[in-house]
Amino acid sequence: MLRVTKLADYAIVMLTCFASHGGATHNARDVAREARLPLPVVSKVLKRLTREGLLTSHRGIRGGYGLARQPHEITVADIIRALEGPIAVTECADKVKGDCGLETKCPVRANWHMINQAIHGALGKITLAEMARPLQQQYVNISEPLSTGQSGTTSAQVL
Amino acid sequence: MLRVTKLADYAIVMLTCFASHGGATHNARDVAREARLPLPVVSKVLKRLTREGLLTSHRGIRGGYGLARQPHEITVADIIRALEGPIAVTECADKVKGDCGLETKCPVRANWHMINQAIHGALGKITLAEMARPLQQQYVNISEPLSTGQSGTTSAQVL
DNA sequence: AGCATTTTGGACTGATTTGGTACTATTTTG
DNA sequence: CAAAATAGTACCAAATCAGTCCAAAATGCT
Repeated sequence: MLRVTKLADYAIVMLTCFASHGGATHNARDVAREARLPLPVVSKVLKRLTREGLLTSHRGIRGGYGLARQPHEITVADIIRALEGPIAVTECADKVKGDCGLETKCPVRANWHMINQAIHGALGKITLAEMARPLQQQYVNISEPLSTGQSGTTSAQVL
Repeated sequence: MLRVTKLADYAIVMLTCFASHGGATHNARDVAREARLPLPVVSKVLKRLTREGLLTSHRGIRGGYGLARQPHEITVADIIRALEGPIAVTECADKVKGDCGLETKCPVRANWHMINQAIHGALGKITLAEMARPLQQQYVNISEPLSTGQSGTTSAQVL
């Protein structure tokens, strides 16, 4: 669990196709074929990504979709947020005003908020450009925050 | 989105109660009163936590629940996993054998797996002991891994 | 032995979310 | 004007989630 929805998953696969093709425009049918996903689903996701500003669209007989920004300017967090709304691990993590009955004295809430920020930060650091080229693995540095070295890069703990 | 279920949220609140009371045993009714949650829900969560090995239980008239391990030996990842199963951001992130039709040539899969590990690592680093004492905020250091300072502690980006 | 209390396990239900499809409009090109 | 493509929305089936309830087993106490 702690799942991302399938639609967000599809979105990342689809956007990866765009990124690996140098930002050319594709129509929904081509994307569906390349991503091997049913056309209605692809169409739905593309529409939503466009409305959220990650893609640009052109209608008409030669229309299609294209990336609105450079691949390295689109993060995984952007994509998830576009399809699922704000990233909030718990219900009270994104609310300013807590109304869970435990509001002020709930010691867990502040911690949740921080965990949420941590995850959000991790997802916001991975760009589409990095997702497009496989097995590029030096962009996340979450593990061992206070124990071992902090040499800045290339310390991602994979597997 | 990217939500944790309410049950897991409750579980953390409830376990925090145990931790802040020095590991004494409480029965379901007392936990419900302290956590201000309905008794059936509390009971359900306690049962599951026991079955997953995070709590020990004693039946009978003086029975109740107690932490199976020390608070600093129980992580948030443990708790989430107990209530929701393995932490997997996407469906293919925890499978060894992918059957999504894109298996081998899917470049996104490996990256998802790494993202998953990153989140898992973050949640596995926060213990119940740290959740119990509020606003202790130097245990996560996810943000700014390669940009600004990395002084080891107290660089968690809160808010 | 018997009783009150507590956990255990499962089933069950209503609500919400998700995945996916369909249909109708609107825009653009030729 | 016709064809092709996107835009928007509505819709439905399936899955998941939240919460409740009940009967059974275990335990301690008198």
